[in-house]
Amino acid sequence: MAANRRPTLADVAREVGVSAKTVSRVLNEDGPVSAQTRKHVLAAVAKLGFQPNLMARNIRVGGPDTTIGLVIPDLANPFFGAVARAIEDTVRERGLTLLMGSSADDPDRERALTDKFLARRVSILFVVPSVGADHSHLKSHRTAGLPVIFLDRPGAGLATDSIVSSNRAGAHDGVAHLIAHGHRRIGFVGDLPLKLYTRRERLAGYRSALQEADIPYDRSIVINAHDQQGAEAATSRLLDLADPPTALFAGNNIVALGIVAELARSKRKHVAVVAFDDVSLAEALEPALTVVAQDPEEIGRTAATTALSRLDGDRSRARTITVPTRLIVRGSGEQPAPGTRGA
Amino acid sequence: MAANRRPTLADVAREVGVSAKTVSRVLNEDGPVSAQTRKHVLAAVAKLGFQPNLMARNIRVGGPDTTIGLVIPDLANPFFGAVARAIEDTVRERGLTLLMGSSADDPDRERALTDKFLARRVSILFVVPSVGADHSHLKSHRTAGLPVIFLDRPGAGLATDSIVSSNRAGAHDGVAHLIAHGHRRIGFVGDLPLKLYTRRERLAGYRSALQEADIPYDRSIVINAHDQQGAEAATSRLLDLADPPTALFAGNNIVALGIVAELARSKRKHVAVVAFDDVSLAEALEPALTVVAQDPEEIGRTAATTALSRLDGDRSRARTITVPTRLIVRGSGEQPAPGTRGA
DNA sequence: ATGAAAGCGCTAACAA
DNA sequence: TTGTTAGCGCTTTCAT
Repeated sequence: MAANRRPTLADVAREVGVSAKTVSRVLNEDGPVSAQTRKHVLAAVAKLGFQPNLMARNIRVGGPDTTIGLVIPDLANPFFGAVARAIEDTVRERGLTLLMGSSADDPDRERALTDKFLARRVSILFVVPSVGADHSHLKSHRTAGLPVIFLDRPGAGLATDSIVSSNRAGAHDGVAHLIAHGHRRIGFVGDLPLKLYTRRERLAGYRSALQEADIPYDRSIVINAHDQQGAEAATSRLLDLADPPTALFAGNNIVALGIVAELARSKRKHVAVVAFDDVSLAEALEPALTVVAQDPEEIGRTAATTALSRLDGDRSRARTITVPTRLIVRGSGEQPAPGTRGA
Repeated sequence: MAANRRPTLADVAREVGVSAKTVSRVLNEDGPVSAQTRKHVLAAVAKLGFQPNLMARNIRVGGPDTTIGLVIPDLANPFFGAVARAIEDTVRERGLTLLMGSSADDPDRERALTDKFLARRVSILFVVPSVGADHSHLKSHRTAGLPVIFLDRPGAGLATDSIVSSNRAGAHDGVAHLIAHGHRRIGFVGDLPLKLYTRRERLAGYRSALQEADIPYDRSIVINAHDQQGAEAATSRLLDLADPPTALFAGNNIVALGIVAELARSKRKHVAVVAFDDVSLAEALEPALTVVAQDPEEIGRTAATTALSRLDGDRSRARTITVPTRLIVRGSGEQPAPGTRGA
């Protein structure tokens, strides 16, 4: 029951009566080893329950560790979960293991995580950059060959690869869809903070769609929320305005949940809605929720393949890869605007 | 631009003109250091951009690394995402970092992940055990002091702490709710594989509720699905039976999505539904979805605190902690059974 | 208050 | 085919 020291290479070597290096050779299929000793070594490994210390190995071999670091805002957000899964699936065949952490969109927490990951000599660093975070401290690592990839948003202070959704075009298309169905008073419920890249881009898309239709931009129906509860409250406030919007555009998946929940509770199903980012059960709602779907799998996959090609020596210029969004029309965008024939 | 060697403790020492040990002392707030040298060392650290190699440190210090290993079936499943976040939040203050991987419920992948984590000398191992996986290989690690915690399901071949939901009682309550509203023909759509612990427990709860109401168990309306599409198809098949169920019990969150989607598509809103595990937008559906909610945050938190107390020397017997579920009545369970006054 | 030497577990580079 | 030596970057131990 004692907390016995775990067996080392030397223990195995002693057990078999060979040198440590021979055991090492067997385990790593390094140099030549006779079938005999090989068998004995493996037997001893099994007997002692030896497991090589990967950290010790790594220290000696030098170079990056076979881990990748992944910093996302929230492990429980399905969008980032899907991105993470796609990354893992892509790097797994290279034997890389995921080191993960949630930043909660806090620059300090993000920095603490990246520092830890760097101290562990990760092979790749994937970061969803928090608003206000500066990444210039990663510059030396990048020039030293560490692939650094920004996900979902570009990072500040460092020129490196970024994988983002087509936020502006996607939002534009979603809002244009509402306009096409007769809406001229379209509320925008965005996420927070205001400086968040995705929020700004999506708001820009919203504005450009309005502009194309000669609809003036009205700040009083642009509102923000940080979580589902906030979005519910925001929705309620918007609809209680003297001149309420007849349609709403949701700036992200969490906001969409809030809007839909609030409309359902207050029985205001007549309000048209389009959401940025798909949510589960969207098609089961009444009306079914029309969304500008992101492609988290593609984002993760692209991020991973980009990083791996960097790891393989690709020194070309930093790229920003935009992963297309897709308007999925399900009905909620077609709730007729008052005084319209429903289109 | 060259891939320069990263600075080491020795580099910093040389820069300052002190010994490596002195630098080490400063960085770890170990022995006494004069304010002078301390300042110089920190300056040099900043100047060189030195970051201590955590692996080298760990190798020398011995003992477990400041990482925890977490094996879950699917990073993108919001239930496991929520569990993971709660674990991370709890262990973060101890300075522990998350090493994560998806097993896809495949015993081989699970084993590969745990082996990797063990080779990295994780401080704690959290595993959602796959069906068919044997965990006796973890025995020696556990007796050597490594906390091993099973999540969501008990593991096989190893007596250690498990944190599970009150699956049986929860399912019983959900089904009893349907029975209370007049249903006697209640379909069970469970997940796969059939041997999955949660499926068996929830099915047992279903059966006990039926039994209490003297409703015979009818295998023909117990059906299984692995993913949302499968659940949709299964639902369709159930409802196309000559004597279809008037109510459905969903065995997990994914199955619930399938059932709800299929009922919405086929316009069979009259079918009553209760789902095990909450899903987002449940309250926005029509009717709103009644669920037996799990508490993933509490599961994660409990798992983490249990593990930490083990780490702190708690050698008491292995416990199985059951986290209560909660029936959240929202309406879908009250769709009247035909020939009933709606209760 | 600081340093020198040894060593953590492993492998690179050489020898035999 | 196998072993020996040295050393990865750090900390421990013991000196000074």
